[in-house]
Amino acid sequence: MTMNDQTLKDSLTKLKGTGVRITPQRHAILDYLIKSTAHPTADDIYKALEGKFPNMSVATVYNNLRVFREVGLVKELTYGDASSRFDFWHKDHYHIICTNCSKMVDFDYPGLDEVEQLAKHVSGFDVTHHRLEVYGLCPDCKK
Amino acid sequence: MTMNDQTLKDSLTKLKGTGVRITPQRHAILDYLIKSTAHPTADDIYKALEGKFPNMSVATVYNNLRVFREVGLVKELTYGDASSRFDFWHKDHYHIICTNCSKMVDFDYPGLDEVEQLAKHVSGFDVTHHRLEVYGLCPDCKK
DNA sequence: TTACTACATTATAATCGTTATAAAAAAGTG
DNA sequence: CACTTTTTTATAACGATTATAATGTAGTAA
Repeated sequence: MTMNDQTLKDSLTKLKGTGVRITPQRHAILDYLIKSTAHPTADDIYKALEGKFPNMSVATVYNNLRVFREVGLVKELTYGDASSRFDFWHKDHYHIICTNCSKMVDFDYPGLDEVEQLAKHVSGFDVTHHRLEVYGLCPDCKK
Repeated sequence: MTMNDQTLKDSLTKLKGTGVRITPQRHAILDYLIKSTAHPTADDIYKALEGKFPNMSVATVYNNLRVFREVGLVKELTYGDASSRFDFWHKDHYHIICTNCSKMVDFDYPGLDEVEQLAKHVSGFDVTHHRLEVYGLCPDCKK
């Protein structure tokens, strides 16, 4: 069993545990998200699966992405462009994004706890999480 | 002359310098953005100015926000919710955002240069800037 | 001041991502 | 297998943003 298979199995177990039914569509969307490294939009997912599910509705994709997000399996990314992108929540990491072609590369960075502490102190908020992205020109677009 | 007046004057000079004509609408939108601390949406701005410009089109607001963004006077903020928010670029700062009521508080934090360096090293990108937000529950919503 | 020209504004329609609705289908349980 | 509840589908609605074409105006130079 590959690592991705294991991740899928764990995810399905987690879903069942929260009372979410496992449909073939959900299975396929999750599988696609786990394997993807491309930060797909809802439409990307819809198109990728229309071979296997010719009758699937876009609404199904959106509904399930929302379910996955609520359960914490998937992260929704909103950048400047029109549509949201969805990442399977493999583990916390950051993105660097090309301002010309939108290519994304993942990178890790040890926690920005200090920033969260400062923000908490300044604002009086109960801090839960943060979001960070770095922007620039990718090697291809430099030319 | 107040600080805001000076900022407005400087902004108009900057616009003229790039060949952008100063119309009453542009003047008013800039003025509103400079004074605002509320991170308004395009519609907020439209509504706020309809008293002064009963015939102004939403398209004018959007067009000019794009112009201001391209010139570097205004920053566009895209969060999960439906519409973008626009900030006059007073100086770089970060936001902490309430996940319940969307209230925003500004805070400063000395540069995250180290993060940019790491991202550059990992990805080979030419880094230009980054974006960071902190999320949590504001004092009012804790109750 | 006037006249000119390029750029801006307006009004409107179109577009596109996303969500709501209601009927039909299927998952899970006993 | 039958039942109940959730899910899917198909479609329409929605809301933010952009495109279009006609009209108006800022800036400029005579």
